[in-house]
Amino acid sequence: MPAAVHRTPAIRVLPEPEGLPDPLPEPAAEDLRLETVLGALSDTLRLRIVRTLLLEAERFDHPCGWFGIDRPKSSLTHHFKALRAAGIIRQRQYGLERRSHVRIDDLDTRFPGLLGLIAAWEPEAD
Amino acid sequence: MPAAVHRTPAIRVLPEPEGLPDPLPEPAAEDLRLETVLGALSDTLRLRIVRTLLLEAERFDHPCGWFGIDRPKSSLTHHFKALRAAGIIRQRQYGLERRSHVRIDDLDTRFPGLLGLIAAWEPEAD
DNA sequence: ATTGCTGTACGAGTCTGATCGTACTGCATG
DNA sequence: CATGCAGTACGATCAGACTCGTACAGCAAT
Repeated sequence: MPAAVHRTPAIRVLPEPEGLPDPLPEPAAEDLRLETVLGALSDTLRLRIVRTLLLEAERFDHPCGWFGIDRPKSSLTHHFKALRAAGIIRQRQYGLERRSHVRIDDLDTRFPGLLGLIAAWEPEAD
Repeated sequence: MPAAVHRTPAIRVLPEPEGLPDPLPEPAAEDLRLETVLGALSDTLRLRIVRTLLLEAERFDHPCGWFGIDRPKSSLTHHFKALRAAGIIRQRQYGLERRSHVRIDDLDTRFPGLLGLIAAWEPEAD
């Protein structure tokens, strides 16, 4: 079998519509650090969030409550903030809710292959 | 510019010569967990070790002292153990010294694209 | 304005991991 | 066998992160 070619799977970058609320503060694409990104992804909960965003986000952003995660709200805030600080997700405020999506283009440019790893990840069987 | 194709760079897997000492205890290839591997790589010192092994290991294994790392020995033991426990490196005892190399084939099979990220990583400028 | 909802801020408790000194093991060589 | 060297084991210390309760801010709709 020839060596596999690694491409990010069928994830396409939607052009960002105009007139969106400004994103919350986030690191610039050129400031993303591999060690920081990997650290943020070394948690199964966060890995699950990002993978879900990648695989089921055929539309656009999703609010925090959209993921069926059985944790207190303050814990979710903590993890979404960690993902945003690492530069993995972008968050925007839409009235009440704060919606998130993966910074696909930035990550694919700086760390080609990374998103494919996340998309292919399978959570521990329980 | 077309989307880049992500392949592990010019790293070839040398067939393991016969008659080597047994590897130290390590997780089996099918037990490797992405979150554990990413966690082990979220440290710049360990990232540097793995990258150095990948890029300059045209020969075979390297002893711990071969990396020019200015840290006490007990710290190095700690990090090499973490890398081995995560399944990233394999270690063998050769008389006095314990030599390490990256488990290239296992990692490339389970997590295609990961080694390319490490090889392309640039340590923080200092 | 009052109620309800999404999510934040802050702080405490807890846990894991990084760092490193010291003492030790195990092998090799004279 | 005595010395020297590579690396380990153990333990102490410290910093950072995860978890979560509680109180709060901000928007929306009645």
